[in-house]
Amino acid sequence: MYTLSEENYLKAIYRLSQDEGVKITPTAIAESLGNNPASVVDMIRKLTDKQLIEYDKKKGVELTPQGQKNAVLIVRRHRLWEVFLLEKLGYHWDEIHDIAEELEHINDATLADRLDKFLGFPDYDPHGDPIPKANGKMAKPYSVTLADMKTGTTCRVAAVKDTSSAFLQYLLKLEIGIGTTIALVEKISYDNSLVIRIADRENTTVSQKFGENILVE
Amino acid sequence: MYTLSEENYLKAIYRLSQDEGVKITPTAIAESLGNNPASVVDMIRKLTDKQLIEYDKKKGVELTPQGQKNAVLIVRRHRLWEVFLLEKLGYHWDEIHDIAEELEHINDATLADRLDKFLGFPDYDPHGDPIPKANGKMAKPYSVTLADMKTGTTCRVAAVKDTSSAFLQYLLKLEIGIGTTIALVEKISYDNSLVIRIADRENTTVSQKFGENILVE
DNA sequence: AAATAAAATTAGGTTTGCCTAATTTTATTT
DNA sequence: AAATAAAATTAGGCAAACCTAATTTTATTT
Repeated sequence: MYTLSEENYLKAIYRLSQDEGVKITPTAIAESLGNNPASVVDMIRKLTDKQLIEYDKKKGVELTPQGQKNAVLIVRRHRLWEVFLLEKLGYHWDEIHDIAEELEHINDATLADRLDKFLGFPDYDPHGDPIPKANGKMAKPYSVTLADMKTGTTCRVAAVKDTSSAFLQYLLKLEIGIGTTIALVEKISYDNSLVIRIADRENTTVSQKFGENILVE
Repeated sequence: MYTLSEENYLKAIYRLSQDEGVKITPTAIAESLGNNPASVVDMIRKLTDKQLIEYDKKKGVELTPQGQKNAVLIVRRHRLWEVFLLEKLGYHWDEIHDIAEELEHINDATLADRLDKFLGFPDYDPHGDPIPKANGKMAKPYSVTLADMKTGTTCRVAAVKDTSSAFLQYLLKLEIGIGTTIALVEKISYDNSLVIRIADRENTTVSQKFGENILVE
């Protein structure tokens, strides 16, 4: 259907479009993919010709319904494969992203739906991201971070924003996973570090950056 | 590790090397991949530089131990994914080849071994081809075809040589699968057509080509 | 052995998807 | 508003993997 590159651009644009109200510029896409802005301009032309995106200097890049549909399908496949790798093949959550990044491009009319069924129609992937359904609909992604919480409140880890191994391995070390209970004990006003209590164990201090990458409910 | 193209060339050369004693020429590789011989010459140079093959005008193309190892790994992945698609996702055997053709290129240090374990270490894929083990060893492929059989003898279908949907769908219609018993009733000497009895049902006549694509034991 | 046919190779070209460097456009400061 | 900085774009190039057409080498016939 589409080339690997085209699919990766669609996915990147889709991801950027999740931050509502933010204009998607060639530079932003270039950064997201680790490419040169000049290359992005090339691809914008190509995707525009194929009617997958629209580009307006004022509005930036937007997915057309066609482009949106394709991007969501790729995200669906990515997240389903992540569930498969973790639940069926026994990978840890810091190992699955890169493999799913390749699996997501395998295109077959019924593969995603069969995999979905085989996995029992999961609603969330191992990082807590909602999995788009066959009809394209999906649960609203979590948006409140640990850093947004009020001191003295308790929450449940719902998802992680950063899926890098570095971050996920750190979480593994702190024994934090999806579902873990965290109480926000104190915010250090000097640098916004967070003193937290993980699952009723002793207090731990983490950085603001850390807190901003944990989504809670 | 290697590009998609390089892997496909290795696989094609490996497949051709299964016919022992046959020289592997650029033309043969070109036919096998549906490419132009000129392109094959380009790639022979590239794979030779990478020490994956050796090319000698007299001997033709041969895989180096390195090349052999990689080719076998790709075949292993292909056949394991075929088992997965059939047994876990419920595909029919005429639908799995093309998808496995894509899945086989996904490269991860432990993926094939984990999949192997998840599937219960199968020895054969759904077409009856032996699956290379993690150490590279595998059962000897079946080699006797239905067309090789003596009139009046009975055999068990062990594998299919041709994995095209056209052939597999024909087999489905005839209700022939791996394990089906077939008796060779008569060989028509005019055109080598075969009169066979499938699983003790009424007699059927099939072509020589058909008989040569069914491996038996 | 010559003639012919087939296979292999070279030369030169195309497309995709990227790049750098230069230029133009747009946004931000002063 | 002018100056400066940043972003977008154009121009021109490169590597991979293919192609066609022409040429050379090898094999097969006569």
